Amino acid sequence: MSNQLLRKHLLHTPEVAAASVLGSELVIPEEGTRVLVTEVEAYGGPADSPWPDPAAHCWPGVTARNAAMFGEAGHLYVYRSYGIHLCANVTCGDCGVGGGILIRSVAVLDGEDVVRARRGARGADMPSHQLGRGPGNVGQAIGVTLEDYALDLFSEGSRIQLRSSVVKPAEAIHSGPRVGVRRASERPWRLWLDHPSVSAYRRHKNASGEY
DNA sequence: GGTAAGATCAGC
DNA sequence: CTGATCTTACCT
Repeated sequence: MSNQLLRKHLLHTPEVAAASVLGSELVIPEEGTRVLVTEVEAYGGPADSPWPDPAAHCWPGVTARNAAMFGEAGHLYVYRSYGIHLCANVTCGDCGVGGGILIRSVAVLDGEDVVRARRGARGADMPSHQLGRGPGNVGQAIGVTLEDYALDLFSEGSRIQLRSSVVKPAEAIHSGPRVGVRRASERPWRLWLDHPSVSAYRRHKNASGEY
């Protein structure tokens, strides 16, 4: 798959977009780091959007926090989770249409020493496949900050870039309910590859399948 | 202007 | 299972 096709897929449904981001690579040229996206979750937009999704940050409509998700597809939406972690999404959908793909897990391909150093003392004796396991850990692994908010992942000048990767057999894609979401908890919008870096499924304690 | 819940992780 | 820690949305 080419970068051009990847960008095109980001304008289709959140599921198609998520399937395309899965298996692509995040690259930080200035560091020489490169990671493979092994787990993602698709998130849609508000009630009046083409893909209504009560579990999405877009659901309430445009706010200062989620503005990037309503902008051009292929940009980085960064948000603080539980007051502690920074998580990264690839925006999808046409301008004005909310949507994003949450990067839940990555496998480090290049620059593992840089990633380990960033993960601090814990990173030193951590198995490689755990360096980017779970959305909060992905944020730490790639060293994302709020300064990176809304950056264009397809611009050669961006600190962080998204690139399509090698062949990805369709049968290697698994899917199931999203982790830790209460609303629309039955929707199978979590996609992952068969790889040890993928996080464990945890159901929300008050999960409800409504909507 | 106050508050409850949340797309989480690590340590008991 | 729980604490850490903070932003957002939705009340009053």
